[in-house]
Amino acid sequence: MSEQLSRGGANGNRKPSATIYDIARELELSPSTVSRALNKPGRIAAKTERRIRDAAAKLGYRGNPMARSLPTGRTRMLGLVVSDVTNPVFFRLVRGAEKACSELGYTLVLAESQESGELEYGTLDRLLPAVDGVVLAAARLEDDQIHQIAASTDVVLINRRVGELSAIVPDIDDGVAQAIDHLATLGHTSIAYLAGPAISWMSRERGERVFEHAVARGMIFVEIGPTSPDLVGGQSALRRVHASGMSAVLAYNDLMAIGLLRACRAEGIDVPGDLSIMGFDDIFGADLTTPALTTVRSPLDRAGDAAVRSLVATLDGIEPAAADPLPTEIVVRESTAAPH
Amino acid sequence: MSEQLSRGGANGNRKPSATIYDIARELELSPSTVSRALNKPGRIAAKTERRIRDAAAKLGYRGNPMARSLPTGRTRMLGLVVSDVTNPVFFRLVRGAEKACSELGYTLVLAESQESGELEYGTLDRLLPAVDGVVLAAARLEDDQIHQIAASTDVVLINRRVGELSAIVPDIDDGVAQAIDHLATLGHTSIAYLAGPAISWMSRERGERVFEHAVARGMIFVEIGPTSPDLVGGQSALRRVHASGMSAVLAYNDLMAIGLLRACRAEGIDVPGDLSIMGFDDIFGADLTTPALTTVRSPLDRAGDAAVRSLVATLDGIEPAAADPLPTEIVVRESTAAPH
DNA sequence: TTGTAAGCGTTATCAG
DNA sequence: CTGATAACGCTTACAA
Repeated sequence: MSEQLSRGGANGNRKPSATIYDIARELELSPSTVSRALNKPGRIAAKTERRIRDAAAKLGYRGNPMARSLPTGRTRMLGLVVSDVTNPVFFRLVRGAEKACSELGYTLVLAESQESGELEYGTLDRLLPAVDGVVLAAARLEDDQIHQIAASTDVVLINRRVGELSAIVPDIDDGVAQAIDHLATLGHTSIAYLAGPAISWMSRERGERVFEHAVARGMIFVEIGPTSPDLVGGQSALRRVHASGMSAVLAYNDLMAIGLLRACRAEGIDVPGDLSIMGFDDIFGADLTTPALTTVRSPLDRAGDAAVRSLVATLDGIEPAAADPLPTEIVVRESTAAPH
Repeated sequence: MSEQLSRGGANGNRKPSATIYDIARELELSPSTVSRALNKPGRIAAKTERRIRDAAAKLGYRGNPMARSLPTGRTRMLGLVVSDVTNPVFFRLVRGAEKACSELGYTLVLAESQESGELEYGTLDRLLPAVDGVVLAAARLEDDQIHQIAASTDVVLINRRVGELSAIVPDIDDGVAQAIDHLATLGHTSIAYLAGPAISWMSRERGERVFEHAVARGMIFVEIGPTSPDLVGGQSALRRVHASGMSAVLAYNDLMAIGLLRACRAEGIDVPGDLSIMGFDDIFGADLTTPALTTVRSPLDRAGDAAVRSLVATLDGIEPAAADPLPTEIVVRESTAAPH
């Protein structure tokens, strides 16, 4: 009997979990039969399969994902890369992706891409070799970096288009049309778009759509920014928004819109009396502000779900089904009103 | 030359990344030398090490985490299990854990434990064998289930104590003392605690602390609930809160407090005039409400960080350093005032 | 239907 | 300081 020496030197004395060898020995079968019985149901004598399954259950067999992934090259793990885990925009996205993964038998690994330089060493470097593919919701990565990632693993983008890479992009045109319509109907004739970071594809795209719809309506349009896509970005933009003389502003996202809202409050500017403010996304908290934020809702949860399903389909060698449109729509609350 | 057949049948024709064998061949060395050079720096001739590192860089060697984990039994992945990924309470927690993992060279896998039954098959079952340990912030799991998990992997709890398992629990006593003090100073003589789910250790703990401090102050105390720890839980509790006749209420968490706030607004109850409301945690959005929420801030980011560091220490066979106290404190905003 | 054996990329042990 | 060689747990031709 060889000494049972616990390798790894790590923690207490946990009994190593059962392997297919343990099952095989118990039943006097060969490991390969056990392996087959467990993951190719039906390709084996029904009775043998029963015995194997029973023994597996009895021994508490779990299966070692790492060992499995070595011969197959698949880990059944997917990465989700976001630029900032604390940004509420991503919550619904994460939820959608998580759920889809779970349903499809995959494990989701969440990573943050913060600064672009981090692509060299760090989280992403550790993540990439460990997953079968990644969903990228990282607005701050450069196109180059994305191509670089796509060179080593399968990729699905969210809220962004880069070359021919597959991407899930909600159809914002609808939502923007509704937004402009809403403002025009209220009587606004001028509008400002408060842009996010210059590198953000979605910020540019939203700006573009707003611009198109605004001029189609004969409205005055100006763009302000770029700014950081968060509360302080919105807050700091107030002076310029004010200086522009526009009666309504659409911010790149809700965080910025809320920041702007706060700044207005601090400065004694009445919203929506003096200024109508709208955001994008409808994040958690958008209905908690005073006034509650009117916004263009983005189906982030469905986007997360769709991205994962598309990725898994690709992994399985299936042409991903043409994604549904993922429409956006406005949610009218209290931060917009007729100008005076 | 054997046919280069792409295994896995998955995706396009990505070139398989370099292995230590490729490097060894290139340099006419043995794979073991390469392995040593790469992860035991110094234990090898400086010149050889140089050559190996250069070749590795040249070939774009990445290293295969799965292959590594097979002999070592360590995956350098940690799990973070939360009960609901969309609950804003967890954002700062996730951020703290993510950052610590990143710094320590680990990869964080996020999982949701939603219903307790899911422990049998599903996410957790897939997660556990793949990680070196887990951080559990899953208030809804039963003690039994946690013990079950702890039997197969290293565990650190957050905001909860179960047996002797290591746990990171902020010192709420301080925060609660401040909260009661604040209310007493304002002139409140009666207080309700709005409890979360009965299974939540933290909900009971907070209730207990509030109770103790309230009676110590000679205040009337009642407990209402249990309720679901979210907006609707708070909302639905209003009638009972109102019926209790208390002039102030402390909700188990901010989500519930905000729900209550909303319900008050809908019913025309003035906050803080008719009722003072406080929450716990200081989640994103707590300062966006009207009135802005007074709350007991919980250092969730530091808790996440501490949990990961403690876990990794245990994994490395080091006795985790006695954790700092992680004090809580109140953040006074607008939802509390003198009763009339 | 089942067994044999080779291999997946690393690390670790033991010689040289 | 470096090189064989044997694991690690599993999958998968190929044989029986």
